[in-house]
Amino acid sequence: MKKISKELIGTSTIPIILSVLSKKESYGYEIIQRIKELSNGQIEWGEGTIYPVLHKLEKKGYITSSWKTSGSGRKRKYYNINIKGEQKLVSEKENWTVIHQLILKLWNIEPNLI
Amino acid sequence: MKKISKELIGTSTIPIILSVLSKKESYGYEIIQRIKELSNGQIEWGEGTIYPVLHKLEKKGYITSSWKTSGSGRKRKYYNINIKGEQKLVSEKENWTVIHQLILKLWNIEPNLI
DNA sequence: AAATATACATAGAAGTTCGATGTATTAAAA
DNA sequence: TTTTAATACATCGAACTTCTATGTATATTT
Repeated sequence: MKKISKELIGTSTIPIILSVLSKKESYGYEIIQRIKELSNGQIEWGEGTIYPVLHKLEKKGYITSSWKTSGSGRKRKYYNINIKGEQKLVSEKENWTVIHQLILKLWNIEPNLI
Repeated sequence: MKKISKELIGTSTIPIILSVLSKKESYGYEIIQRIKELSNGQIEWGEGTIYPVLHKLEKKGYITSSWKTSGSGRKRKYYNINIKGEQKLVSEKENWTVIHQLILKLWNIEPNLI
């Protein structure tokens, strides 16, 4: 029986970022916009929140980065998820599910257990 | 459009603890056991994790505590959720749902949006 | 020309979590 | 019976995370 450590218990940022990147490569600023859009404006990450996380994920070898210049001439640092990152995402999904199932039990199902 | 702050984004501990207490009063050690049991042994909080959180919740006025002695003579510090705590739980549930909906979108639904 | 949006980065402050350690009592096992 | 395990609380320091603020720079819009 695996123990879930703080690596995921505390944070939803890592599975969210890895999930975004597993669909398509992206860059920090765009990820912030996408999260805001997909949450109907309810989740607004600051830039100071996401950049350190991206750096950490790269340092740990889950994603890679490369500078690209857009047609308009603006420089962007694109991130790509790699195999290790995909594996990490799988385990993060499992962990999230464990926590969510627990929360569902506490909210609705099996009230008679308590 | 409310912005979700780190008060919940980071942690599942607070909604989980408040949810447990909203069913029945309990004490630190028992909460740890219950979480472990309800998650089929997958979530194991340490005592050093939960006691500071309980103290914080009490200090912020969401729960109250009282010492009781069990039949066996063992002393326990029971915690009860109050009205402010129940209100807090409601907003925590809303926040959790926002994040979970986002995650569901990233995993299954609406892949064509990306 | 000025203001806004895009796009990166980091530093410091504040908060959180974990593992270790400590105390004490009760129950179970050797 | 003595020792071990379980129960039950608490706190400390280390490590990590997140937020706000600040800084730089370019492109677009007003």
